[in-house]
Amino acid sequence: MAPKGVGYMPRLDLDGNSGYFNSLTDRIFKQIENDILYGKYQPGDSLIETKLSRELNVSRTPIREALRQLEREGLVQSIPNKGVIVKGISVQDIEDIYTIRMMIEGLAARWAAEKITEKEIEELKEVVDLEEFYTTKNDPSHLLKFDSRFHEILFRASKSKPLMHMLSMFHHYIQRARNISLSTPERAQKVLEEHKAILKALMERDAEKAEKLTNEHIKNASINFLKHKEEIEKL
Amino acid sequence: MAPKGVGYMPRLDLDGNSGYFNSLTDRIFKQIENDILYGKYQPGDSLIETKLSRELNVSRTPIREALRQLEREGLVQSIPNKGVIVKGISVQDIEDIYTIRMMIEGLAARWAAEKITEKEIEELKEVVDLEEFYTTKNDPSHLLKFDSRFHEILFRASKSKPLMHMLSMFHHYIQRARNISLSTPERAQKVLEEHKAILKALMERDAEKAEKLTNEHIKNASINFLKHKEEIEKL
DNA sequence: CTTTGTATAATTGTATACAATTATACAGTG
DNA sequence: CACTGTATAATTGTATACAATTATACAAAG
Repeated sequence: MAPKGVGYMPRLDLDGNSGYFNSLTDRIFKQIENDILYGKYQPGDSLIETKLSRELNVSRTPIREALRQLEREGLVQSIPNKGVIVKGISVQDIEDIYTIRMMIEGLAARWAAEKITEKEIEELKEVVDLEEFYTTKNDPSHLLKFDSRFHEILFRASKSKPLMHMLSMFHHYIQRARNISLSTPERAQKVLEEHKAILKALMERDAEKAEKLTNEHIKNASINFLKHKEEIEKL
Repeated sequence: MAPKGVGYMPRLDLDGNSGYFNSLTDRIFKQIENDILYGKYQPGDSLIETKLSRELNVSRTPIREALRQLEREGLVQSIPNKGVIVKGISVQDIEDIYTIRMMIEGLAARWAAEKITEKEIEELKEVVDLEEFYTTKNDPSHLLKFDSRFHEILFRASKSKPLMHMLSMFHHYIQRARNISLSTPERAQKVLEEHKAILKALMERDAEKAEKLTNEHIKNASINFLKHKEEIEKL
């Protein structure tokens, strides 16, 4: 089932670089977002268009468009005629997001169990296989990617645009914290088992069980986060 | 308490036009968003930059920036090199949003009860007074505005950026449905009473009660929405 | 009649120019 | 020394120019 051999390079979507960079604006957006999420730009920093323009070797137009998008996401704040300052995601924000997810993500699993397609189940199976592979290989960065993908597919399977939109955003925002969690082999192993159980419930179309298992999954993730909170606070 | 007299024009924030149009991009964004929310642009329509540019008498730059923002909100979808098409908010989306709000908005009220400031309580009092005024005057469009403001203040009082962000967005998206609800005098009256009760709980810093009352408030709103669902589907 | 190729038009993507606004430095004044 | 006014620079806001891509119309071929 799981890919074998050391040199094997699994491919689901070109190297996991999902969302090939379509336009410059898109690439710039992801770049700056990442730099905010991983602390290159700290809260309070001001982002100057011409400077970013020089650094990233593009004109101001795509920079501005990216900044407007980041503003909508709440990652930066734009003050008219003055500039944009970084807001970022605080540790408190992450804690809040876990609390919200505990109340909502089970609903996504419930709806997914009712509406998931065969194709989506196949996608999930493949992702879980890859998670197994990278768990044994102890590779947190790939794990993070496929953990993201697992939840993305789940959200998509719920067939609810608002739910999907909101949960994707939240999940994406807390990736720094998730990265740290998945770096602990025990937690990584636990995540894998929980995903397997959720997948099983989805395959059986057992909405009740899928909801319950997912709620527990998020609860465990939340507990794990609280354990590592100080560690994250240092960044 | 409540403003008296027929000609009285209450002012909390210049005519309720909250968020004076800062930049062109901002104005254009709100304009197009509104036109999508109220059905001028229907799902599937394609938005052409030059056309919008002519219609709104601005250059393409602010149009593009606004469209990129709308894309982030999920209200439009942009296909690289082809253009943007309207997605909009479907009746199913609205129903989902009510379901999500039923699970989350109580949390906002709970946190608000714990963290609300005196200033915010004063703001809420004033808003409730105005709601009372416009309820007796039977003025749905003003009611919608102050209903929005009531919830916005509540979200803000929770002191949670993610919660606030998400609930504001949702609340904003379903305004067409809320507008119809508030046009029914009985529902308008009920909303007023529920807001008063929530405000009272907040003033008493009774988190438990605030949460419970808010959950009931959303539940009632949801029930009311489902009653008017067909009516909204026609638009 | 359908299909395919190609020129033309329409549209989006990116860069740049200019205007408006805000920040900074510094001299003069009390 | 603090404060204020003003010139200059830095930065953002908007419009436009040009390039790249995609859609459309229409003729030629099968």
